[in-house]
Amino acid sequence: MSARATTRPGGRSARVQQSVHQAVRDLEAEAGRDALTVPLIAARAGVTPSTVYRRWGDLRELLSDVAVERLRPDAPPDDRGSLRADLEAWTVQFAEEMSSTAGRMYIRDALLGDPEQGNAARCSDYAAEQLKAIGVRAAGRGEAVPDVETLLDVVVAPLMYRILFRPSDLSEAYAGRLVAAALGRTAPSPGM
Amino acid sequence: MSARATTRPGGRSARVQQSVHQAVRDLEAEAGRDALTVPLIAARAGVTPSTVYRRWGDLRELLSDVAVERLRPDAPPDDRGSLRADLEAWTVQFAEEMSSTAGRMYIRDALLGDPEQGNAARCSDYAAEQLKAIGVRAAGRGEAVPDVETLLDVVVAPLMYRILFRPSDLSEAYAGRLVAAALGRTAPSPGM
DNA sequence: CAGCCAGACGCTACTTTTTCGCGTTAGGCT
DNA sequence: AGCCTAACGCGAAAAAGTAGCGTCTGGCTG
Repeated sequence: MSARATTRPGGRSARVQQSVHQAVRDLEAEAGRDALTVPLIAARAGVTPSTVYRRWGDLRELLSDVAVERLRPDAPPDDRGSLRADLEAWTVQFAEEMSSTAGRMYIRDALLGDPEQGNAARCSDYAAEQLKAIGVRAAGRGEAVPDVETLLDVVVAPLMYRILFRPSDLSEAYAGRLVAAALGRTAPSPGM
Repeated sequence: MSARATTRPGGRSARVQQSVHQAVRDLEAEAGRDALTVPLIAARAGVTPSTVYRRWGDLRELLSDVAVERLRPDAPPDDRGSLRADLEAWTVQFAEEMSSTAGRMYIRDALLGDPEQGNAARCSDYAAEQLKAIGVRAAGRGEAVPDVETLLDVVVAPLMYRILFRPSDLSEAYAGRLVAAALGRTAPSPGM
C-alpha cells in the first residue's frame, strides 16, 4: 500500500510526499542511512510524524518508495551500434550501479519495506524496459533479438543473485560472460 | 554481527539463544509473523528484552538468524538415478519451498536483517552444497557434471530473482525449463 | 463563482518499544 | 578451588509509534 502520486502535482498531498522524499534523500546523504528515523525525517520535511506514519505505515515502506525512485533509470540505454555492444555496455553499467554499496542498499530497501512486492516488481520492470529498448533498437537494425524474459533469466537474475546472496562474487568479466552466454559464443564484441 | 553459537552447547549463552529462537518459532506459529515484537519474544523466552537487544541488535537480525536456520536443508537431495532426474527433482522442490508464502518470508527475513550479508551467503551456500552433492553423485555414475557456479547462475538465480522481484511469475514448468537449459536440450528426463 | 465535502494533515495524549547504566551471575580457565 | 570476563537481569529514561479529534486544503457540484 505504498503511497504514490495519488493526487495532482500541486496539491497538498503531492507537496508533502515530495518534501518527505527530499528529506529522506538529504538526511541519508548527511547523516547516513542508519541514522534515519521517522520523527527525524518528518521534522526535516516540515510535517508531523503522524503524517508519515499514516501515509507510509512505517520507515521501511517509505525508504522502499524512495529507493525505487532512485533505481529508476534516468535515460535510455546507450546506443553502441550493435546488440552485443549495447547489451554489454548496459550490463556492465547495471552491475556496477547495483553492486555498489549505495546500490545494494537501495535494492535491499526496495525489497524490504514492501509487503505486496509492488516495488520489487517495479525494479524488475525498469530492467525489462531497458532491455526491451535495446531489443527494439537491434530489431530496427535487422538483428535477431533475444527475448526479454530470457535476458532477465540469463543476465539480470545472476547479477542480482550474486549481489544479494554472494556480495563478494562480482566482476566486470563476469558481467561480460553473462552477456556472451545470452547471445551465444559467436564472436565477442570488438571494443571489449 | 548476527549472534551465533559462540559458546559451547550447555552454556548459558547457548540456552538463551535456543530459548529465544524457539520463542520466535512458537510465536510465529501462534500469532503470526507481524505480531512479533522483541518484548513479546523475550517474555516468551524467559529473558529480558535487553538481552535480546544486546545480542541481536534488533528484531530484524534475530528473525534473519531464525529464518536462515529454517532454510537449511534437512536432508541430502533425493537420488533419482540420474543427474537430470536429480536436478529436476531438487529444482522443483526448491522452487516450491522457496516460492511458498512461508518460504518467501524466510528469504526476505534472511536477506533483510543482515548488514554484513553473512546470512544471505549462507543461504546460497546451502543451495550450493545440495547441488554439489548431486554433482558428486552424478560423477560417481560417470556422468558429465556441470559446474556448481553455472547451476547457481542458470537455475537458482532465475528462481530467486522471480521469487523476489516478480512474485507472480513462477511455475513448475518454468523450473523444468531452467534445468533443461542447464543440461542442454538433449532428451528431457523420462517421467516428466 | 460560491459553497460543500471527502480526504489529508496537525496536534496532543497515551502506549509500546528501545536504550543505557549498574550490579549480579554463570562458566571457562589457570 | 578461585579468578576473570562475558553475558544477563533489572529499572529508569528516552525515543518511537498509535489513536482520537479538530482543522484545513482543494476538488467538485450546483
